[in-house]
Amino acid sequence: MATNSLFQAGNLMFRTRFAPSPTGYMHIGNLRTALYAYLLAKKHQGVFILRIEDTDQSRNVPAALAAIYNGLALAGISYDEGPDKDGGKGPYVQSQRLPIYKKHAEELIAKGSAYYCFCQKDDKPDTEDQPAHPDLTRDPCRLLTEAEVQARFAQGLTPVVRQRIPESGSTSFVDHVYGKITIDNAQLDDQVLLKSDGFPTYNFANVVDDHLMEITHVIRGQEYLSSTPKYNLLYQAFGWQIPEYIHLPLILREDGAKLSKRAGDPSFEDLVKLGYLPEAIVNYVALLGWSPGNDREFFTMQDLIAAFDMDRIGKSSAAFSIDKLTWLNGEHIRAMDPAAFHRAASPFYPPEVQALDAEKISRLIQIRVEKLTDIPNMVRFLSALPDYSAELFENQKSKATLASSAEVLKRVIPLLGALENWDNESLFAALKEFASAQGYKTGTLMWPIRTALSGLPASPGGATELADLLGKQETLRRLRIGLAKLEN
RNA sequence: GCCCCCAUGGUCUAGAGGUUAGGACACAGCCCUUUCAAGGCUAUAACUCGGGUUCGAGUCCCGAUGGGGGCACCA
Repeated sequence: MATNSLFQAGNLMFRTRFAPSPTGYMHIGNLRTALYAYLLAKKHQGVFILRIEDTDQSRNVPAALAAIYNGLALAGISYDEGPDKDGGKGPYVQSQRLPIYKKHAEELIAKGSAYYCFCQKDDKPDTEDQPAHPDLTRDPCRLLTEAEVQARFAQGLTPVVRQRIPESGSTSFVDHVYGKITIDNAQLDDQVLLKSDGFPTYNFANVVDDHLMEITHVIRGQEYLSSTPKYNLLYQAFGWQIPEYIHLPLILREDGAKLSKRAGDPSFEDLVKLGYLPEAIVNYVALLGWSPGNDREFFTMQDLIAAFDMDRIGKSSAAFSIDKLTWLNGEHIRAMDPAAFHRAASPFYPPEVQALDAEKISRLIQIRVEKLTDIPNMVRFLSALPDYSAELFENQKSKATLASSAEVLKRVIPLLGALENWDNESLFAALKEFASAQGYKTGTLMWPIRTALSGLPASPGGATELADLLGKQETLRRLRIGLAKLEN
């Protein structure tokens, strides 16, 4: 790779990565991280890499790898290098890189930047659930002599490898979104690099892999902001070039709580099942923490690649609003070409409705659908007339009363029964003409027809559109039912 | 407890010293209309607080408050 010459030319070859751990689903925060990493790479004609961080054996969910592939594919995010797409920097699965981490850990020990620690897990209090954390103290093993280390090995103890953090001083770095961050080394703990099972921790593997895979821009959540100095100390110990950092603000719930699957917040896949279009979710998520700098909100993936700019990522956390997603989803649905919408909508039509002209139905409902899952309820009345009460025929806005409705239905049934051309235009023309000839307001005439045909206070289409859809016979049947209700 | 980060309407945000503080979602009303949507228009609604700096501060500095994150052989 001519990476170095590109660096010299000031024409950085961007290489970004998405490094999920296989948990079984993609949550919204992960989706955004993947998206931004992808956008940044593509924006600069760079390379986007997928790396699997499966270093926690206890958490590894076997089928979860498929979930990652599916999630990315669904989102329209394709990677240039990954487990099943070799780019010469693999393997791209951390559990297959164990010898690499071991070798690098040993190099650090030799350099004095890491040490073996023989403390057993229960030598230290379990601090995981404790809200307050005591001041950290340096691990006693960091003072072990070579002879003491050998003695412990001889006893058969299996150590972990810890990073040796400098006693004093501070470490700074510049983050693309947060600016300059400085942390006192005294705040940094001698974190575990290699676990006793031989697996690396995230803290170690991410540094080694990002370097070896020549990642130029590290994009991750801001929860890593305060541990980044530890990583930089590692880069320095190895003598490696430190990558650019882009830490992303958190995504919260609207009530300010953290977004979590456990609390019932939907994952990316869940949202798709709820009837949201992947492209709408991607569009929405892109806007959570990033703004194009103008009023534009509707973006396709291609639009996003063109518009994305890491310097326009915000610092404050954003709340996930399902309402706004729903609106944006509607925008995407309306923007689809009718054939594409019909394809997306078809699976949501009940079989009985499929018997009707489903394409025509799709044309009618496209503008009214916010989520694909709205469809079944929206079209159910077409196959089965709901039981409704005669009061539905009363509508102030249309100036329709029970009496006017009964009169209209009585007169319109023979009129329509005699109509030859049964399509929306003919129906509308005939009814409109009848209305003006007989002195009815259009609404007064149409309301009872629409109501009788749908049995609903609102329907995805007006009187003649529904009549067209239902066909002459069913239309007349429903009109007679309506009239019967009114005459009782 | 220690450290780090953040702060514009209910929500997402624009704003890089001088603006009637702009847009979007949601909400309400009106128009359009073959019901509902969609679309158009209108309304309500924000710079957390306190000190500075400056002729002038949402914008810069300090402090407070509030919120979030980190301090695992998790990532």
